[in-house]
Amino acid sequence: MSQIRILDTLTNTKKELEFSDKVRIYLCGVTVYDQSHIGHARTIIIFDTLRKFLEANSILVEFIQNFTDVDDKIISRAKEQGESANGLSSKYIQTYFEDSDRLNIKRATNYPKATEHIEDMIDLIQKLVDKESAYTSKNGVYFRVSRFLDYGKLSKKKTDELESGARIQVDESKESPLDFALWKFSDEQPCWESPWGKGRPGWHIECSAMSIKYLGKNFEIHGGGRDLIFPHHENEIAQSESFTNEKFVKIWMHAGMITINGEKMSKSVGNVKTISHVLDSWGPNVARLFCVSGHYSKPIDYTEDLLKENLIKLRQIETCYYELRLSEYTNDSEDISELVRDSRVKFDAALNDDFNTPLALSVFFNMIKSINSLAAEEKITKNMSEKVLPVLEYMLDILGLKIQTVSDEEIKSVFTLIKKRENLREQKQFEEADKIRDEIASMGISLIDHKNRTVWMKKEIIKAEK
RNA sequence: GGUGACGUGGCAGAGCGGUUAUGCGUGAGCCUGCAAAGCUUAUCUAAAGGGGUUCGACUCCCUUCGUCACCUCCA
Repeated sequence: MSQIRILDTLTNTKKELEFSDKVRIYLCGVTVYDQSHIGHARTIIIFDTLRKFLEANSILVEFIQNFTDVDDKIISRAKEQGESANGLSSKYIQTYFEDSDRLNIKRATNYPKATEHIEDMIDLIQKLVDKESAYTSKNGVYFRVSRFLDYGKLSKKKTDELESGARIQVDESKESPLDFALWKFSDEQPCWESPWGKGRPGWHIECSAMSIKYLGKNFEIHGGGRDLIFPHHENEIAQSESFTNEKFVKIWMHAGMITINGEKMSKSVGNVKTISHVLDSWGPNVARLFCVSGHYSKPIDYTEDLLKENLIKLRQIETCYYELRLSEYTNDSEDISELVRDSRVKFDAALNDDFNTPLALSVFFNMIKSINSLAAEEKITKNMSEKVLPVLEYMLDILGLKIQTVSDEEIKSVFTLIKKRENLREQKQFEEADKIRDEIASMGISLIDHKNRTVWMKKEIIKAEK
């Protein structure tokens, strides 16, 4: 496999993905105080697709995604609902997995939770205190930003500008408004004992602690949404590099936001489309196609029209797949080896070059078009399908698309029914024939009448389609 | 105000210093008993405005305008 290059936010250049035995990826997960939305889904889908691409090319991947299950939002939401913080976060972790499974996301190697790594965080904070990179105030333990000279290198911010433009209400107990909490004192549950007093961890420290624990001091890819660049990832760098005295990660990869009417989708704006909502109306395949239809680093606008467009594409894929699967002819009229080889090469090349999914998709759909065009002329042979299917399945697998499958039993009964219908059609008993077509349709199967032969396919049922 | 990204045909969206991106949409047609799906073909001959560099720029440089994100929690 040739070189993979990815745009690194830190250096703002495309960097070659270098690794020894495996590629280690840490993805900042969600704060579990509510249902996840399609914006979360896009980020996860991007990294899941990247992972599938690497694995399909025999590269080992260790994929870690955390859950932030201790946080002020969780606590206040739990209070509102008269529930424990733990109860609330467990509930949303569960719905997260339900969404993720429906989206055909491969489970991460590990999903560490903040609450299960308090000790690791305390150790890390202690080291930072020892090194004078952190200090205790009356409210908690804070990171001393002035001790980390590279602060701002990821988000391209200068500390003096940050300070002057600070919108944060000033906490007089902090040495500098830029200093951020590593540990917040609190007696309220959930809280933990620490050398400095009872409390709970700040948001940023968990990702440093858990990524270092699971992936080491210097791993290949750290990902997340663009909105995490500052302050979250900036702070992670400050903590981790102060702790290890080493460069933290090799590549920072950030996913663009999903917007609605050009405006960022977020809980605070209140224009959220939840994953389950999108899945209920459009299904996982359309959702995934939609999420990779633009370059990962750019925003995508969520519109019905775009979803619909991707539904049409899904139908083309389904047709292509079933035409290949049900091929019967044996005498090849054309050689498609070149097409198949070329498609595979270009598909990979697009993904190798900064994970250009829209370009890869155009290659993918070109191949589909060519096959469907042969299918329309009834030129698909068994031999062709043997050549195309592995490549098609390779691409489907990477894109995380799952075409509806049928059992052998279903295949048998469909064949019998189709035969019956063909006889009736020959005898021009169309009403009877249509009844059989309806019967087949009730099994979720559509027929495609070619000149000489009827092909069929099982289509995904999409609610939004009328 | 600061920082970053970006502005491509009706819409979505890539690449590239000189050759059709691609898809959707739209028009026409093919196939069909009908339908659905699919296919064929046509259509749009696009680059925010203004300068430059160049034999040649959508692609490089400058500039004006505009959009978005981040600068507080956020994927």
